[in-house]
Amino acid sequence: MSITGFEDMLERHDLKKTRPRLSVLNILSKRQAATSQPDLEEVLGNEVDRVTLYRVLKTFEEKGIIHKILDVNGTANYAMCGPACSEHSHYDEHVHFNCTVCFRVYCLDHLAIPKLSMPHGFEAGTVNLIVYGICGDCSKKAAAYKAAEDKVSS
Amino acid sequence: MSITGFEDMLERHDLKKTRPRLSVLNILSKRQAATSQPDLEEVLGNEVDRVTLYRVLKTFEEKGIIHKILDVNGTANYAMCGPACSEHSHYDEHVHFNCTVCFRVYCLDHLAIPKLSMPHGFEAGTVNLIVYGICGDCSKKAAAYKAAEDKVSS
DNA sequence: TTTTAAAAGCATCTTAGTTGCATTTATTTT
DNA sequence: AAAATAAATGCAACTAAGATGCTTTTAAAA
Ligand SMILES: [Mn+2]
Ligand SMILES: [Mn+2]
Ligand SMILES: [Zn+2]
Ligand SMILES: [Zn+2]
Repeated sequence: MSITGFEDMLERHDLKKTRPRLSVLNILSKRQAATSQPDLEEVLGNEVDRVTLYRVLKTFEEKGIIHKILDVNGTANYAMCGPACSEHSHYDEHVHFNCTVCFRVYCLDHLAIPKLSMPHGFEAGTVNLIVYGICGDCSKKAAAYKAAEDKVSS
Repeated sequence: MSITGFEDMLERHDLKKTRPRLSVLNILSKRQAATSQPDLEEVLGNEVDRVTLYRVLKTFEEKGIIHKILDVNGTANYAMCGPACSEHSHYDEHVHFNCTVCFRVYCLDHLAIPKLSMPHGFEAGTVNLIVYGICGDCSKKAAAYKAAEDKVSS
């Protein structure tokens, strides 16, 4: 998305067009995987204050611009929301995948969370479904490594 | 479970029978909901050192005696495992419920996690499915409160 | 251009979780 | 029963995510 695209997006949500916000949108929108808060902090360096980053992320989440995924360590990861999200409701009920090798968090946008029937008296709100395992990249690498190893030892 | 029961359990897992371990087993086994690390810390007071508690929990998890559930805040909660768990594999693939009012974490032991088909190349390991919402207790209380309110205003 | 509410920045704090090392203790061996 | 030992506890110090309060800056409106 273009800079003006992001500026429009901020305007639509009644948010001021500031450098920290535009930086965060730029980073998150060009990533296919979700990004952890510490990662964002590192990428931004001293360009943006730590606290400002937390506040930007919180605001974006509330406005339905990004959604938060807690990884296996309980750390917050963020990814852009789809077009269906708004201030009033998130529609991010897709499965997430957390690679235990590279720790990347993927949004499996096209894998919807199955319907579940709650026990009597329990009212379900949002559902968080995260699969831990080995991602495409990492299993490919592992396979390549194994092939090379086999060749050497033959 | 009786004290001797816990002692046998520790022995079966080649763990020494120590006070911190027995205390933790006592607390967790008599709770129906999972217990957070900070809760355990508070209940134990200065009876057990903070670090020891962390280590006991880690050991028990590795041995398949308890399992960990990350709540909405990313905090670790612990509950006893079923009889199928062992050092070599956990069978805790049931749904968890995290109440957004009282923050309790319930094991929905009888609600299995649905099978999911991963995208090509992704290898699924364990699956974490947590439903956020209002638990039976809290929705009952809310209903009672509303009924009382209606009576007054009539 | 002035005004102002919102946002950024900065210092400080809180708390979950970890690490290293010295001391204690449950269990084994003699 | 006493000694030996590996395992576990306790303590101090540290790390890192996240929050809070307050001041200064700035985007946008008047
Ligand atoms: Mn997602
Ligand atoms: Mn459970
Ligand atoms: Zn990976
Ligand atoms: Zn509740």
